Amino acid sequence: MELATTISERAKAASETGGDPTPRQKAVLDAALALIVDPKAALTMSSLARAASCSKESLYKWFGDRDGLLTATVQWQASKVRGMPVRREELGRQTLEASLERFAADWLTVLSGETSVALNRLAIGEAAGGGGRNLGRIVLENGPVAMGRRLRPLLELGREAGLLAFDDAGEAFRDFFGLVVRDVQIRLLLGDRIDLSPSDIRAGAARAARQFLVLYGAGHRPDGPESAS
Amino acid sequence: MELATTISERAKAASETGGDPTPRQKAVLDAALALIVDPKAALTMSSLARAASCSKESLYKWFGDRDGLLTATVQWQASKVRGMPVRREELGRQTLEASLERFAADWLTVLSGETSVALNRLAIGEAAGGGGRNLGRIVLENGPVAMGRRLRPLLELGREAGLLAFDDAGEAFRDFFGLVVRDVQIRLLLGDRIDLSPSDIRAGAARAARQFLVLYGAGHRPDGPESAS
DNA sequence: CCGCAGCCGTAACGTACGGTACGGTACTGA
DNA sequence: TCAGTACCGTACCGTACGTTACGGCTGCGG
Repeated sequence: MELATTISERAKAASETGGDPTPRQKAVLDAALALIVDPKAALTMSSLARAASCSKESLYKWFGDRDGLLTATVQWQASKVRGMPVRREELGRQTLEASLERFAADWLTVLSGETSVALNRLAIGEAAGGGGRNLGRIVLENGPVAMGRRLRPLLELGREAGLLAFDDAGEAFRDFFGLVVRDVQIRLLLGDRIDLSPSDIRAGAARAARQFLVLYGAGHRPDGPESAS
Repeated sequence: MELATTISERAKAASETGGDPTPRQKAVLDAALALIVDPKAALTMSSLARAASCSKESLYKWFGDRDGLLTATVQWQASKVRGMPVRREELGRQTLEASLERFAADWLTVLSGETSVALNRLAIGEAAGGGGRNLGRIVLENGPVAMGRRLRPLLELGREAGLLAFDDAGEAFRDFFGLVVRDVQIRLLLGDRIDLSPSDIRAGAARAARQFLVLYGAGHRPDGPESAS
């Protein structure tokens, strides 16, 4: 009973933070991100308190426990990445391909950033310890799922305009995911050194968009539909 | 000086294990795999000694230190997965697609196995701590890189037979990677529950093979080459 | 039979880290 | 002036874990 009460209180504290982080708390979360990204620094409560010039007592008051801190950090980072919706310009095949390409380029840029790599590593490490962790779910929600939600309107517009042909938008998005990300993310997570210059990102995004249109473009080849028998 | 000597001795011990693991050591490594896979058990030297009914002293004698143990475990698992080369049957478009599909299905099966997920999580967690870790490199070498090496002959054969058209086999393989894996691996690593029944694997493999042939098939659409621009 | 090498089981040590407690300080409102 | 609040800095506690050390058991060559 007493234990349950404690957990409940901690959850309340954590959710309270999720509601609106104080500027001071934002600074602390930025310091936490810096520690997570730094390869030769580990994110411990003591190191964070030292780096952010705050007391551990405040950390526990604000975030409940270490898990609440990590959750708040991931959500804080996610809140900084959001935005950049697809503009609803009139859609031709050129603008559709350009939109897909820009989307893929933005995605690859975020994905290959050291912050994204570090947070994904952290969430994966947490997911290793079986219990009911939510870090992985949060990263998942703000990673692939959010990307899917943002791409879907563009796909739907393309289909309404007769430029794309697909039954399930989710399946189409997952194919786009594969064409864009390929083995880049897993290699980065495993520590492979990849340069990925801006020109590489542009080239990869253009290739992915072109391939996606080959697979899903409706008017691309007017000599007849696939008719896979 | 003394420190360097110690590290050297440990490296020697670890490499000695890499050379030929004793049957007893193989059993220990299997126990280590079981512990890694078990979500509610952590792989500590004590728990492994208890699970494998051996002394910690023996663990340190055989594997040097914890890192050597993890390395030996990953290599042991990798040695169990190898094999299954592509058969060099006469290649038609049907057999090529069937080979690609079988390859993709095998790959998805291994990839979604709990052992693969657990080992990838372990290596990613180790890669988080910056230093010169080699676990990530080993997993990378026995994962995507090994798959690429095994798929490359099939792609080359397809090209020689006039069935495939590509310049860089590596690029073609990475596209195949994306089409096969899509977001499955990252979702599994982040703890998302995915059923992935055998029929799902078959369907996904068939889809990936078909899409790959759409992108890279040479004789698939005889009404003219791509001639981009 | 003796010594010894290999191994098991367990105790012990040092350290790192999550979490808590306490004193000290600055600010606010009565 | 004084209580209250929020916070910093630090010392402290309990535990987990990597690593080492030691006692006891078995099998084998001399």
